[in-house]
Amino acid sequence: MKEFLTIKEFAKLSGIEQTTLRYWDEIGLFSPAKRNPDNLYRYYSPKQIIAVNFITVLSSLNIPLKTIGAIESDRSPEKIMELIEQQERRLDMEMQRLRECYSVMHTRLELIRNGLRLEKGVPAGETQIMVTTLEERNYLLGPLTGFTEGETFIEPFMRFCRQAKELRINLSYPIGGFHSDIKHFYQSPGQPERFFSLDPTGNRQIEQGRYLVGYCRGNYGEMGDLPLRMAAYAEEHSLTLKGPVYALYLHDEISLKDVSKYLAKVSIMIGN
Amino acid sequence: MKEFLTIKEFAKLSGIEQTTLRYWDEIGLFSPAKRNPDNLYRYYSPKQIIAVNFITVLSSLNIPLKTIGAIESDRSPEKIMELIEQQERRLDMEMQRLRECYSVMHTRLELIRNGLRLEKGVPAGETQIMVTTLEERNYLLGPLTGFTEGETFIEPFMRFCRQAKELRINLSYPIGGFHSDIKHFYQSPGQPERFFSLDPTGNRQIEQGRYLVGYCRGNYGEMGDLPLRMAAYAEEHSLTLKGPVYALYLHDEISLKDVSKYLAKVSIMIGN
DNA sequence: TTGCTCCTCACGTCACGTGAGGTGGC
DNA sequence: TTGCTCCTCACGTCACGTGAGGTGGC
Repeated sequence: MKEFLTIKEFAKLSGIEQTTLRYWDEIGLFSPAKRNPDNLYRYYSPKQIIAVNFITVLSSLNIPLKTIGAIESDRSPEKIMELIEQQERRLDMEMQRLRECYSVMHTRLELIRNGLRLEKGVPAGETQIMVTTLEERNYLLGPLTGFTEGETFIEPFMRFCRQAKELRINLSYPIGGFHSDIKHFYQSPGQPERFFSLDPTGNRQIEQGRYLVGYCRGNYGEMGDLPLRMAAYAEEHSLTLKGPVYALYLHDEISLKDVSKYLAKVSIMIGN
Repeated sequence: MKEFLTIKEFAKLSGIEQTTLRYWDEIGLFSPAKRNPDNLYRYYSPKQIIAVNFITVLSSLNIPLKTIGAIESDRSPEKIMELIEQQERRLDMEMQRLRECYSVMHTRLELIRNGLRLEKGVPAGETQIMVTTLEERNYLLGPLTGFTEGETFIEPFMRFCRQAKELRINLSYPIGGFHSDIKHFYQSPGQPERFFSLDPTGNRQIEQGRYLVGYCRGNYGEMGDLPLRMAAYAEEHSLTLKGPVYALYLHDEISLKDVSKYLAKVSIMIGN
């Protein structure tokens, strides 16, 4: 075993890239045991593998090199413990964030897939109506939209977005329109009383059960004759409808550029 | 509601920082609806909140802006589905990595705390011996170290580090020395037959049970008179020792700068 | 002499944040 | 006139990776 190794040799033994070793040297985190003053060649001692280990272990825990460098010269079990515990708390938050990403992805994927399954049944401008069973599903209900005469959906939606931050509503989940009963939906289908977020950690539930479900294409709030046709369908099949109306967009600006092709799904529970 | 908003107004309504809006404009991801050709002021339309939503939702899933920009002009449910599914796989890997970080942190913290509890009992150069119960614990066993005459621990350790990558051993876990029986430990306490990693997903186990445990301070492989004193203790208390010997460092280069103060813990099971 | 190793800049990455210095609108 | 808003550079962040261009050792 040689007393000194070139950067190439030390890189191979330690598994650290030459560029990384040079960078660590540059920022003063870890320098070679010796340097040739003439050509500035770096020479490392095999023992330095221990110092490298200190850096790589902490760095693998996502601790910034600056912090590692700061604690290096006077480490102690107590300080390292505190550092790791602090890092653990950061990690907890990061994990929480990733789990929420995951949840958003699943919710979005489910709606998009649902929409693709119906795709051919709902050409642009057309509607489709059916009776189906919906599973239980959580959501978060927002405040009253306060739609006023002549407002397009944009203004109430922006109000909702601003309030969402204070209410801790994650806007990455699909946002739907909520009508407290079917009369309100029939009267102003494009102007829900509230918005809701399809957040699976929400405190409210869409009950499991049989629902009258209508699909239609169009921009937000453009339901066309869907309410009329749903009413007709219900009458024809002698369906009693109860509870709130949920209007969700399976395909929205996330999956489509053309606003006129957004795919809405309106659900109302069927009474006994 | 105005037809056009200044950047300040739009930033407030959308919740996106002005600097971010300028950056998105600069990289061609999202530009204002209109610009004043004289002073280059940016003017946004309230409707653009929908385009912003497309970006923030995907960006919140850690999808790079470049990718978002590339898919923007011809989104489709199928493409977005594929993008999200791909992102989901990346997320899975990231979560796996974070879970491993977590596991490394816990293992490290446990050893450091164990060491701190004994601190005062083991001054530099001294040893301490006791009988205690150890919990079951998993580990990964490495290949034979192949210590040769006159080698310090450094060379075999470096061989182990290099092999670790191929063997998929995570070197961030604490690494210990393994002797297949007590005779080997008595003969060459500083030269274990193998190294092991205290990886909780490892396929081997330190059995739960009563152990003779010795602590001492010093650099890797410097056990001093610990083997002799452990042998004497065992004889004095009529203890039968069996199975492999595990030498772990509770305080090592991670928590101490001074190599002569590393704190070793040697454990051997007590037979019936 | 030739090929290999080593060196030092300098620039790129990613999504902005932070001034500096200057202009336009009420 | 004054304060506010908007603009465009330019530089910093973090931990390197990637050349370019030049030198030293066998």
